[in-house]
Amino acid sequence: MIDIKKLRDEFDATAAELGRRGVEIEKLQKARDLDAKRRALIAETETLKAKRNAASKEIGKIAASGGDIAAAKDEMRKVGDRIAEIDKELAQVDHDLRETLLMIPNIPAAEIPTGPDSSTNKVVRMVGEWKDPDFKIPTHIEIGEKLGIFDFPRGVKLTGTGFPVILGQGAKLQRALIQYMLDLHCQKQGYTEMLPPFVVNSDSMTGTGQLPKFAEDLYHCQIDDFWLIPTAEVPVTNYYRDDIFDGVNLPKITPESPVKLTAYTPCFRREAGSAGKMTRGMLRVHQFDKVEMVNFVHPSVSFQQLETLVKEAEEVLTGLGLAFRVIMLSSGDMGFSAAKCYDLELWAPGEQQWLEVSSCSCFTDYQARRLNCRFKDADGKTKLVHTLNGSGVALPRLVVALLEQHLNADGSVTIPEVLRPYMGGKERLEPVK
RNA sequence: GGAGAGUUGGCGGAGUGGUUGAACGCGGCGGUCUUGAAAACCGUUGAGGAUGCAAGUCCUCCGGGGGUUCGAAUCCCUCACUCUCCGCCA
Repeated sequence: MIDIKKLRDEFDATAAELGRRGVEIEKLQKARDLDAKRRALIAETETLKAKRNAASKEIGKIAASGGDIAAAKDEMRKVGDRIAEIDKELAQVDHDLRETLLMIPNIPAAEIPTGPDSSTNKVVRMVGEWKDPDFKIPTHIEIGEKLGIFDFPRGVKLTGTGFPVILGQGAKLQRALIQYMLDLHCQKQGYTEMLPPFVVNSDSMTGTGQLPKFAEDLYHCQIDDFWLIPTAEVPVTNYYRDDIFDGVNLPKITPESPVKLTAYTPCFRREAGSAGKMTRGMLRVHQFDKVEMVNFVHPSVSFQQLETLVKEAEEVLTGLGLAFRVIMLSSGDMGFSAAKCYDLELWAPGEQQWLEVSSCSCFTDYQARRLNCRFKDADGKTKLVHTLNGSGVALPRLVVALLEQHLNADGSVTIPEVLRPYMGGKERLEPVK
């Protein structure tokens, strides 16, 4: 949620900034009007409550001394009825205001390009050089078939389309990648590892904004009202929902010391409405593995920390010797909660396309407001933290690009050196047929 | 799954329907003492909101929601969660 005070005090400037994301001004005016109405109702009901509190005390005293309290009770009953009326109206206004605010996206950072969709994204840098070899590179599906590491038909038998089975040295590669990434984040980048639940309740899904808007993209366990997580962001970020980083019971947050968590989890996505899009092989699946990084930071350093976060994700890819590019998303392509977002895209020479394997976002206080996640600042005041998250990174597309970029002429795939310790020293994935 | 007990401030733990935002203890913060520290002593110590330039004033919050009442942490209903015992199970 954005800060209602922005609409109250700096309406025109805020409307202009949100206009870059296509937010209609009517919606903002509605929020502003509801806020004004809300405050008027609060003033009215609180005045009456103060009156009632004082009168009730008086009645208590009179009753104790045996006086007559019937008339005073009658009058206060009327006041009570009036309070109930106003409170009912207030609850409705509160609800409407919240609904309206939830439909307003985060204010975009000044430096991001304005545009309607991905066509206006900006390539920030290219990392690693890709040279086509002197043999033709097939798609990951063919490479995987020769290596014997994917079984799509049996995944369909077990569950349905979009639930591939990964086998043998492919499964081991997957596990090695997870270990490599977690070790990199924890040993070199200052992260704490977490192994959270893969299933969460509705409060958690609401906290990070998957609910109520995107329910149809999620898998739901109806009996328990639990949800399968679409990303580790959900349990890891909600871990500190309704909490205050006070430096006593929870870590202290200063400009120099963020709280950084990383987690491996499977991710479950129904991908409703995406039928037919990029569904070949491993490119878009309903269950996949991912390592996620989440930062809780001091507001003064959040955008700076985003740059660090992107570098941390990049380090995963450079360590594997892969060529990729870094994209800054335009105002129209960013996620709802983000103020600024970078994507990392690996080049897949077999598919002849760029594959998004990481999305690193700065949410400023937008997500924290909804999560009610705060910290005690140096001045002793309790303030909202800023949150960031980034994939570090998503597995299936990483495997695709790795297979295609590291393919040799004989059909084998070279295992990057950093992974070999996790694979018993093995140097290549070898064809089995 | 069956039976019972419970849910109060960072933690432990009181609480009679009416100066209880909540005794007391611990912890935290500030101070006195000390060369320094500990101990001891003194003080202080929740969150959200409305209003105001500010100081302040006021409102709400004792698991969530609803009810009774002039007045609810305290009474009633309901939901959720936790614990203990039994059963089942990796």
